[in-house]
Parts: sequence; structure tokens; C-alpha cells
Amino acid sequence: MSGKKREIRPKPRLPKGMRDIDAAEIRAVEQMLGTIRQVYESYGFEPLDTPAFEYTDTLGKFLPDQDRPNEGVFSFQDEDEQWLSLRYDLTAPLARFVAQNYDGLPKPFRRYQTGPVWRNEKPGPGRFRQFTQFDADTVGTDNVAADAELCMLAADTYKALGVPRGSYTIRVNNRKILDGIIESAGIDLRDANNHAKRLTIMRAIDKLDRLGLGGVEQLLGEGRKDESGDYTKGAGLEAAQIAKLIDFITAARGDGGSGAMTRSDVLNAIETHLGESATGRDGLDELRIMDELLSAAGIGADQIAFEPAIVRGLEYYTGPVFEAELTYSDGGDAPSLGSVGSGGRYDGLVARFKGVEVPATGFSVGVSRLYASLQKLGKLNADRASAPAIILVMDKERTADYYKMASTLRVAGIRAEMYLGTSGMKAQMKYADKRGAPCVIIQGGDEKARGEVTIKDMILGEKLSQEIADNQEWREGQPAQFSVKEGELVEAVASVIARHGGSKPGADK
RNA sequence: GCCGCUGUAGCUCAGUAGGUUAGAGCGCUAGAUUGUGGAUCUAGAGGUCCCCCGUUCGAGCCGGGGCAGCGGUACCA
Repeated sequence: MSGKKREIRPKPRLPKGMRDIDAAEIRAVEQMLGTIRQVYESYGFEPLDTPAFEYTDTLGKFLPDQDRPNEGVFSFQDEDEQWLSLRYDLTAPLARFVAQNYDGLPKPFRRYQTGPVWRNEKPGPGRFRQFTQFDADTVGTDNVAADAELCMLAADTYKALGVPRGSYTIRVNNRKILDGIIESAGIDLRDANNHAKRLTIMRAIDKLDRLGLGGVEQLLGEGRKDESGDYTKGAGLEAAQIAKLIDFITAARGDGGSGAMTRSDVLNAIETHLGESATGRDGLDELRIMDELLSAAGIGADQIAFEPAIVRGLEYYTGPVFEAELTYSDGGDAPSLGSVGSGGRYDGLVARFKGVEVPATGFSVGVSRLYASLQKLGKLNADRASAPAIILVMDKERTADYYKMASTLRVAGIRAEMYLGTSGMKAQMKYADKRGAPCVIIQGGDEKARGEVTIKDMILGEKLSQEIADNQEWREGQPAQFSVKEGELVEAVASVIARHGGSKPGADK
């Protein structure tokens, strides 16, 4: 006790909301990214990359140095004291890029982009402070066909990723319709005093999925107290106004019933509630055109549906908004897994820089969230790339020979590695086991004398071990291994890998 | 941000009205087995008992204050 000095050691730990990503996930995600890229490319979008951080004012955030430092974003100062922020999405940097290079770009400008984004928020289940998005945007046209196309692109993307029809839904709404219905409830949106009220109303509607109609109703009125006792102040609407809004939300909902409404059913329901609001009419007309285009493409409401309670980002979207989610297909009352993609029309973003309106619309796949959901649903094809064959080092003097074997296998296109540790054979076997190696290659003095190598099939061996209780038998029986001439090494290893790698798909579920 | 719950080994947790060197299972390392992953047995490594202050002869346990994690809620481009 006396001589024990207290060394201060750093505790190995991850920053809040961050995570490490293992080999299996990297492989799976890279495959997903490749698939998404293919779909986006097929629609004619071109790739673009922009840096991880931008000047803070570019991203549209207030300077984070005063009363609310780093609110929502991660920020730091350059040596010239200018504030920089890590990007929190891929859209704001796109707006900067377009504004900066406007004259030279083809209009409409269509680009796709993927990469990590960061948000300085409280992490939760399925919510991290770094995650990957994959965006496609069409900038420079107010044609609703661009919005319809992005919805189709989204559907095609989930399909290509192996999400079967019926297991995803893209729900579409239009911000103009929301504004219209608020106006028709007697709230004048031209009155600046009603600005905050409008936001509160939309936030309330946005919570329909989570809180249900009752919760929305409370939030439109006085407010709501949650189960932890926390209280959220409501919009303070009058009973008649609340009834009107609730009525509107309900009208176009299938009530979770079996008979899904068609898109035009929903539009008709909306229309009867909309009254004379010009903004609302605009929004309705836009959705009608989208419906025509989608229907002409043979896409029904089971894939792309209209849903008047979809809201999305508040000060951001100006027209159609979309949200994609995965759903269990096995019926039951299993909860939704949350949004795995979203987008919409944002006609004001580029104007921040240029003064002129540059209409734009985009869709973003939440890659990290989607991966997690597919994982949870067991929809990720688990055919991991085969682990390397391991060449055991039986005699350290012959390291060069072993290395040559590894090299021979690699030339033949087989992943192979010579054991690089310094432990004995038992430890090497454990190593190979932990690595998931399909086989190990053994050449000790005996094999060398005969000009042979021994191949041990680790996967078969594991299977056989379950039937052997006696260690003596297990060790001496040397199950699942065989010897071949040195010249037949490649062929023998390839056959073992083929035996397992090319096995029946779906059999191991 | 607000409300609630929880902090003891890598993980899951015990810990006796406050009392010597703080435990178990799993995991890890190694031996039993001169060249073989599993099983079994054995041994070993690994801990500022979240932190600080206080009460006490004495605190993992009691009191106060922090911090962190989890859950709910708010915000979410």
C-alpha cells in the first residue's frame, strides 16, 4: 500500500454519442452505400463532396460564442477568430456550393453526396452525434416533377437495398397545406404575432405518431404533462380551432384500419377541410400533380402515401415534404422503427446567399439509422466476406517459408495471413478461431519431411467438436484436417473455402 | 434544458444496524496436453468501491455537494 503511487491514467472511453464501427458493419454499410450510389447514378445525379466543416454563418447558425455556445452544432474558432462548425447536414453545404458556383452549373443542378454529419444534441437510443447521410438534390427548378422523382428514387433505393415492398412507406405532405389548414382555422399567418403559434401547432401535429391524437390535442390546447411529470406548454387554441385541426388530421388517416386510402382519397379529404386558403390550394395542386406522376409510374399508396400529419424541419421546408420509414410486415402491434430517410422542397436556402430565389428539393437517406433498422429486422444479408486463412508458425526459423505460403495464396486471390504473434500453437489455434478463419495451414517438421502441408477446416472442426466430450479424443483424433503435397496448397485451401463460402444461402438463419 | 432512476473487476451483479488484506459468475491470460480451437480441472492477472467535502477511532455502506450513465420530455436543420 505504501509504495503505490497514484498514476493518473486516461480512461479509455468514447465521447458521448460517438461509436466505434466494427468490420462487419463497415462491410455491410459499404455495400449499402454502393447500392444507393447505383440508384442515384441511374437517375442521373452526379457526385459532389464538400468539407466536413464550414464557416458557421454558411451553415446558417448564429455565432456560438454568446449565451448559447455550440447550440446544436459543434463549433470552434480558426486562428483568425472566425467561427467554424462541423456540418449538421449535407444540404446547407450544397446551398453554399450552388451559390458560389452558380453561373457555371447546369440548371437544374443535380448532385448526390454522402458522408458523416455531426449534431451537438443529447444522444438517445438510435440517435448519435455522428451519423451518415446519403443525399440527392435537384437545385434550380420549382417543377413538382422533381419532388415526385425524389419520392420514386427513395422507393427504388429501399427496394434495391432489399427492403421488400410493404416493409417501407414514404409518406408525403405539403407545407403549404399545413399553412392552409392553419389559416382556415382562423389564424392569420401574415400577422407576425402568430409566427410562434404556427410553429407550436406544427410541432404538435408532428408528434402524432408518438403521442397519438390525445397528445396532439393537449398540445394544441393548454399543454401536456408527460409521465416524468414534465410539462409542455401548448399552443393555446380555442376548442373549435383544435377540433378543426384534429378533424383534418383524422380525416385523411386510415385510423390504422385495413383499407388503406388511395392518394386521391386523401387529397379529397384534405380539400373539404381546406376552405379558401390560397396557399393551401397551391399545396393541394402540387400534390395532385405528384399523384398523377406517381400513379403513371405504377406506384400505389402502399409505397408512397399522402399523410397530412407529416411536418419535418420547421424553418426550412417550403413545399412538399417526405419521410420514409420501415414497417414490420408481420402484422402485430410492433412499433415503427423510426424515420430512415427524409426530404422535401426548400426554396429559400440558396437565396440566403444570392438574394434570388433558387428553388430546390432533395431527399436524404439516413444510412446509419437504416443500417440499424435493417440489422434489427434481420434483413441484412449476413454473408460476411470470408476471413483469411491463417498460416501457423510451427518453427520460427522457417518464417520466410510460411510467409511464402501466404504470398502464394494471395496471388491466387485467397485472403491469407501468417500468424504474426509469438505464442505457441495452442494460442495460434485460438487466434484463428477468434478471427473466424475458415482454415489454418500447418507445416511442422513432420509435414516438411514429407513435402506436405496440413489443412485444418476450422468450421467443420467446430461442428465435430460438439460430438466429442473427451479431450484426449478431441486432440488425438485431429478432426477435420488433411494433408496434401506442398504444390496442392492453393487448391486444397480453395476447396475448403468453397465448401463453406459457397454454401446454400439462407440456410443459416 | 426539465423530471425520474442508477453509479462496486472488461461484462452482469453480491456486499451482512458503518469493522482487519472488497467478493461471485462470465470473460481474459496460462498450465494440465514436446504440434491442435471446443469441454473439464487448476492457477494467475485485473478495482482511485464515480469524484470532493463532512460525520466517525474507523465509510463501499451514513450526510451534503458535484459529475457521469440510463429512461422520459423539450429541441431537432
